[in-house]
Amino acid sequence: MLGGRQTKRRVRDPERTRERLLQAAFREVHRSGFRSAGIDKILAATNVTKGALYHHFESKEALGYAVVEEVIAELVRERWLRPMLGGGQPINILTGIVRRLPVRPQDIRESCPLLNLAQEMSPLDEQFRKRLERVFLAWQEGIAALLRKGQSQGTVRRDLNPEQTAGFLVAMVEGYASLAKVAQDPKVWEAGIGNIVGWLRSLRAPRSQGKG
Amino acid sequence: MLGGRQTKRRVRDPERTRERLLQAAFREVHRSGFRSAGIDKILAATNVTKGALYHHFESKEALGYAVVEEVIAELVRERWLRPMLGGGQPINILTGIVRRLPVRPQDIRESCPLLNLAQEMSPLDEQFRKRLERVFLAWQEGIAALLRKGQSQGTVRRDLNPEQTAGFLVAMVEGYASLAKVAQDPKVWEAGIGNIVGWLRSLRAPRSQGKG
DNA sequence: TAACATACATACTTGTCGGTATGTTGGGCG
DNA sequence: CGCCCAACATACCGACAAGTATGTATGTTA
Repeated sequence: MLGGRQTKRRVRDPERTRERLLQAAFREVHRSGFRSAGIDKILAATNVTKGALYHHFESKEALGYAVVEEVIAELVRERWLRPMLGGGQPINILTGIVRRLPVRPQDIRESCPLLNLAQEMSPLDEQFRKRLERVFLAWQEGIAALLRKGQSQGTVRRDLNPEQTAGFLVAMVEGYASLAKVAQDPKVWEAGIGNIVGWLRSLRAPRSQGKG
Repeated sequence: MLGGRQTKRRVRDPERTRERLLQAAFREVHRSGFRSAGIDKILAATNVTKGALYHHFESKEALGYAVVEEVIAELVRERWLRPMLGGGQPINILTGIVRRLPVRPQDIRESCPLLNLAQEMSPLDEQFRKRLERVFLAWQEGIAALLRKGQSQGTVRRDLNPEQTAGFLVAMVEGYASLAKVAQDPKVWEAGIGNIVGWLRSLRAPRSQGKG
C-alpha cells in the first residue's frame, strides 16, 4: 500500500486535467467547428473551471493547436500508420484500413475531424494550417512508404508514383467524406469505400492480382 | 428619352441592391465562412445600410440560403452544366471542364465555395444542408446524364454505373480541392487535375480510346 | 398633388463569449 | 511544521456582431 500508484485518482492531477480538456475540446471542435466551439461547453463537459483551463492553455487558439497535434495527429497514427507496421501485402493492408473506417451515422455527420478543421481554419489561421498540413503530410508519406515497400516486394505496380498515388487515396477518402456529410447518408460513404477498394485493387502488380 | 430604359441607374433599384448584397455576401462567406462572415463587412463592401439589408433579407441565415440557391447554384450551372450542352464526346467535355477549373492561388486558398459551405454548415443547419445537397445532386446528375449519353453513343464504357462514376468524379474534385487548400499550393491542385484527367481517360469505351 | 407603400438610413439594444483579475487550496519540500 | 508555488475556483469585463426600433425619403398611383 505504501508508495501508492501514480494512477490513483488524486485531488490534483494536472496531466489528467489537461488530457480531459484536450479530449473534450476535440469533441466540441469536431461537433461545432473551432470558431463555434464554446469554451464554456468544454468546461461543462469536463467539470473544469475557466481558471484551470487558462492555466493549462494560453488561449483558445493554443488549445486548438494542441488538439491538432496531440489528438487528431494521434488519430491518424492509430487508424492509418500503426496498422501499416504489421506484415501482409500493402494493398491488403490499405484495403483493410479503408474498410475499418467509421461508418456510424454520427461519424458520417461529423465527418473526418482532420478535414473539418483544415477546411475551416486553413485560410484563416496560418498556425493552424501549418500544423494540419504536417498531419496530412505524415499521413500521405506513410501511405507512400507502404506503396514503395509493395513495389520493392513486387506486389504493387511499379509504373505508379507512390506520392501521387498516396495523394489520390487521401483525396478520395476526404472527398467521399465530404459528400457523405452533405448527404447525411451512410450509403454514400459505403459506396465511396466500395469505389476506393475497387481502385486499390487496380494498384496491384499484374503478377499478384489473383492472390488473396 | 421618354419611358427610359429599366437598366438606367436609378436612385432606388431594389433588384440591383439585392443582387449586389448577394454578390458581396457570397464573397464574404467564401472568404470567411458563413459564421465568421460579418454583416457589417458586407454592408461596407456594398455601401448599403443595415436597414436596407434587413429589408431584403429576414436574417443572416436567409441571406446565406439565398447565396446558396442563387449564387453558388448558378456557379455550378455555369462551370459544369452549361458546358455539357454543347456537342462533342462526353469524356472530352468533362476533361475540358476539369482543365478549366480555377487555379489562381486565391482560388486554391478559398477552395470550392460549395464544398466550404457544405463542410461548415451541413451538420449545423438542416436548411443549409438541404439546399447544398440539392446543388450537389444537380451537379452529379448532370455528370451522370452526360455519361449515359456517352454510353449510348458508344464512347463511354458500358460496364460502369453513371451515378457512381459521377460521384467518384465529384469526390475527387472536392477531395483535391481540400488538399490544395491545406497545402496552399497550386501544384497540389494541378497534380490533382492531372490525376483526374488521367482517370477520365480510363472511362472511354475501348473502341474509342485512340480517338482525339 | 396628396396619400401611401416600398426602399432605405441611423442609432441603439442585447446576448454571447473569450479572456482576465483576483482569490483560494492542495501538496511537495526544506 | 510551515513556506511557497502550482493548480485550481469565481466573478467580472469588454468587445463584437446580429438584430431592431424608429425615422426619412422616394416614387407610384389615384
